[in-house]
Amino acid sequence: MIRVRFAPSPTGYLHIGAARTALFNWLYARKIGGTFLLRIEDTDLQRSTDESTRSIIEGLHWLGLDYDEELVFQSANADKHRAAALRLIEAGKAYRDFTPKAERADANVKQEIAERARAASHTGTDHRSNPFRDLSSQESESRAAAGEPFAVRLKVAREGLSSFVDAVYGAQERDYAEIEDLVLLRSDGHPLYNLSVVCDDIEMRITDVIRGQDHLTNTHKQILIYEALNASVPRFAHLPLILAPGGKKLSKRIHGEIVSLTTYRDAGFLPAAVCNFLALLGWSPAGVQFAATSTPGNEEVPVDPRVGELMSLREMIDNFSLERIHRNPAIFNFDANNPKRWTDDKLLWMNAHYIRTLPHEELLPLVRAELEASRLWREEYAGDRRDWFARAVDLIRERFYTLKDFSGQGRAYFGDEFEFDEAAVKKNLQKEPRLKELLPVLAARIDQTEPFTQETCEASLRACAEETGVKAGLFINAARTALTGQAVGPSMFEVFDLVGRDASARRLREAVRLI
RNA sequence: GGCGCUAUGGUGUAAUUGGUUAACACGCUGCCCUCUCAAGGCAGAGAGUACGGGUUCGAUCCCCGUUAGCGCUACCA
Repeated sequence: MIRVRFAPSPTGYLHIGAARTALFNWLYARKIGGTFLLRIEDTDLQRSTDESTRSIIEGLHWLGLDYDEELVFQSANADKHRAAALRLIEAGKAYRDFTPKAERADANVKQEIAERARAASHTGTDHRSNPFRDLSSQESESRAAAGEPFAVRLKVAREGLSSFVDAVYGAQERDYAEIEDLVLLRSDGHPLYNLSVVCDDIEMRITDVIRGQDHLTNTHKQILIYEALNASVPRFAHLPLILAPGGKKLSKRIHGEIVSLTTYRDAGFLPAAVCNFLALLGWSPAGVQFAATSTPGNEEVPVDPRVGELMSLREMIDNFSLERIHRNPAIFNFDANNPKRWTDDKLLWMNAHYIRTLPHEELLPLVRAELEASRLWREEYAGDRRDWFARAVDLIRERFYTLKDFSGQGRAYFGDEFEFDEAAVKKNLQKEPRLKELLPVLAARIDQTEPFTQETCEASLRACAEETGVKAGLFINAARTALTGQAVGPSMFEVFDLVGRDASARRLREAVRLI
């Protein structure tokens, strides 16, 4: 039985990279009928927040990634982790380190580490030079009993090689000389990350660890802990990281909201689109396109009924495999200075595609939620005007990118309170002063149109244009702005039909004041 | 500093595991459609696969080096 887990630390919001890790774990579990677990790694009590935990759970729920079994909080297992460390001391596989704790300035830890390493290589000190490593157990115990504070470190063998086969990155090796006697337990008794993950993964009977590539080199340390604990080592699969444009690190601190999953939810993205996009960052389904011909002159033959990039969660599950995850980091492309490109182009396109192609039963509830949030929803859209509502959504969704557009650009379809786009007013209304007189004429015409359909509206408008000696286009464009506030939109006669006779005529008359 | 990972158009990815005019999607340009804007259709531009060496009849693919980016290197996770 395959068991995988997603184990985020609850600091800040859910990062899109983390969301992708969750997705891959979930896809893998669902693909092979395994179990997908969620564990909150709140070992660092200073930085962990309940709010963050909530946003992680909400985020996964929003994406549709349901987890099996009980949610696990790592902090709840701290006692077990401590006990494991103590057991290792007794077994002689770990030792007490009485060296006083060195304070580190949080700001530039990385530099400090590098400098420390540089100094160590100059003086020739190696990773096994800790004076407490070979302290007799009697002395170690008596000092501990006397109340002297100590950290617990794993006793890494002096010679040897750690190795494992990563499902994505292949064979990995690391000389023990590169690995220090890592701290398992802090002197204040708190278990550290490497110990905690291993203990929890053992306890949760995790068989496959799928996580970000940033954990690749530390995996060797964790394997050492598994071995010391006499536990079987799980399979590992590391995922390439997601980087910012220019190949730089994509960080919460520098890039802000753009990396937060909630940003996309709040901006009107569909979970299906986000999942689809994320899945394609670092993975691609087999047979995504036509195979090259084997011999020149042969006809192009599709290998497979073409599997496109557009996939539902179901299709992603069916096509998923660890083998097709690749190793190079993906760049999440966006331009912070360009509002039209505030996030990745392809994600934007994909979201628009989903909006315009999703079946009604899936899209309509989402539009309803958006309208409710903007106070544009009316109960009759679910009752008497059900068909009208579906028709309206169908008509306008064609050119929308996010759900927000239904309450933004699409506002005029659901109520009389809407904004006029300045450029549209200028271009379609003010440019032709005669419209001041012409619009009421058209309005009168619309009032008398019976029955009120696309066809009759078109006939009325064209007749009106002919009689007044202007081009139909002038009326059409003016009407678009008068009725919707926009310069762009669906075919105008359908808009008349949808907005209805009374509102159409009224808006045409009211638009006169804008000229 | 040490160790590790990665490198295919602007971006995401293909390339039957050494034989293709290096393919697809997004984006970009133009045309068609047209009442506008999209969508859709059609046609293009854009990489000779980071660079330099090998191995081979033949390298995107195998090996070595260089460069760049990233990761790890903590009593952070």
